[in-house]
Amino acid sequence: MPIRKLPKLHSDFSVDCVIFGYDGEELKVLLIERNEEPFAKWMAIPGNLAQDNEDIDQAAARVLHDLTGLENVFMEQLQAFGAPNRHPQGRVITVAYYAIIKSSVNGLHPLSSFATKAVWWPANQLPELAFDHQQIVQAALKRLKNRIRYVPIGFELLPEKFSLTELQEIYEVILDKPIDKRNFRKKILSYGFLTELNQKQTGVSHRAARLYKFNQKQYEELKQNGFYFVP
Amino acid sequence: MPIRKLPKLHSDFSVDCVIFGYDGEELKVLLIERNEEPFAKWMAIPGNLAQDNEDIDQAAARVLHDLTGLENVFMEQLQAFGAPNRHPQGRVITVAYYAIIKSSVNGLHPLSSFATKAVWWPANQLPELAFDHQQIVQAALKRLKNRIRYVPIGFELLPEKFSLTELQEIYEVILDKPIDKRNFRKKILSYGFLTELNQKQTGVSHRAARLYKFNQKQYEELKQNGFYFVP
DNA sequence: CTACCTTAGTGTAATCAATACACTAATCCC
DNA sequence: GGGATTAGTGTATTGATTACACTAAGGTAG
Repeated sequence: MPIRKLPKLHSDFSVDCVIFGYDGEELKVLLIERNEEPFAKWMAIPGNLAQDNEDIDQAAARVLHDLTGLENVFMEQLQAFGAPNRHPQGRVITVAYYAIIKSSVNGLHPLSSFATKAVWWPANQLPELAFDHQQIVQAALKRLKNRIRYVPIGFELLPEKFSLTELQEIYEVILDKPIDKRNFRKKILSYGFLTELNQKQTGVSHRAARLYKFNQKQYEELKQNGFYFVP
Repeated sequence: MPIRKLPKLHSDFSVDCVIFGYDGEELKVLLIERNEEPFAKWMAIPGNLAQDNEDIDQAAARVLHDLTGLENVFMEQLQAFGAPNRHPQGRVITVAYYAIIKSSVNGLHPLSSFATKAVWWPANQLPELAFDHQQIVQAALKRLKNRIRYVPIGFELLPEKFSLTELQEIYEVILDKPIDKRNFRKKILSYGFLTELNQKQTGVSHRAARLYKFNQKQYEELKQNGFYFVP
């Protein structure tokens, strides 16, 4: 809200993105190594200055796309971070986002201009990070743990077709507690947005699990009511 | 996250604040009338450009203080709004906050430099607002409705001493649904952060209600566990 | 081809939380 | 003293959450 006469106004601000992935074992966060000052050689979450004509959400999507090549990814604004000393070169606020992407492993196309490489890192043993990124990642983790209880984002971490056990493992990893198998299945199936496929796992040396997929349309119809997952 | 060499960086951005109050009848929002272009004569939520050395949360607290004289108020960051055309003079992002203040009526010390007057307005029949402030207020309302179910912010709208009926009415107004009196009392008292006072309402022409106050310390001890209010 | 290993898949009873519901008690006013 | 108004209280029903253990299927190794 300007108090000046009518000059052109302008904000430089950055958009940073906490990208979550899952490798079947652990929750991961995608970090880059900076190759520029300040914080050259430090690990950081990917980000960039927003361009002038760009919506703030678009800027975040672009950061993600530049790094991963992905589009149409689950992404949500976390919050703005604006401690006056968070950037050594002066006042730069950042708007943090978090994203959840499938199959954390394949196809990392680094890189934005100031990163040398991108690495998946276990979310609960992060290295020191540049700027206030430690704080941002912690906030994103907290948000993720909360959101997963209301919003079906477990699926976003899995391939299109998945077994209920795989899905349950994600909830267990993110919520960091064991979940009863029968109760989990009962509840998640009762919502009616999982479509049972006539397919089974392949290549496993034991009984193969039935595969399911997430049905976005059914979910949209149901979500009016508001409901919980995993209690 | 800068891609330039090492110049001084700088962000202009505004902080806007949705201030909620309650007059015993309706939920209100504090609006100002702008006296400067752009949007001169329009109603808007109070806000200002952040100063360079100021924490973002402090900037929001300052906006509130300048307008109301209040300090130590419940306040929370809502989110950043950054559509490229949200400000006619160019790119200005804003970080929106919402605040909840007691006794909506007394002691409005307007004003910041660009406002002529400040007015309480019913939250569910707002006038047209400047910039994207309509959208910001709607987001704040949504957040408030959600937060009040987890966090004891009903008290913030009431004087220090209040009756359970007064408290219940706030929940009814904000959640926009009737609540059963017995169930409400049972639940809210079961949390144990309300202290029963040896005082009653005065000046009412019927049975006087017992007064309670919110006990911050007891709440702090309890809130580890996480719990709900009004379901 | 049999035994074994591993994971998939399934139901019920017990507990806890949420809801629905109606009368008596206190105070003021006339 | 009677009427009006709001405060204050308990119980039974329902629905949701939890705890819990065995059989089924498929693959592998002998």
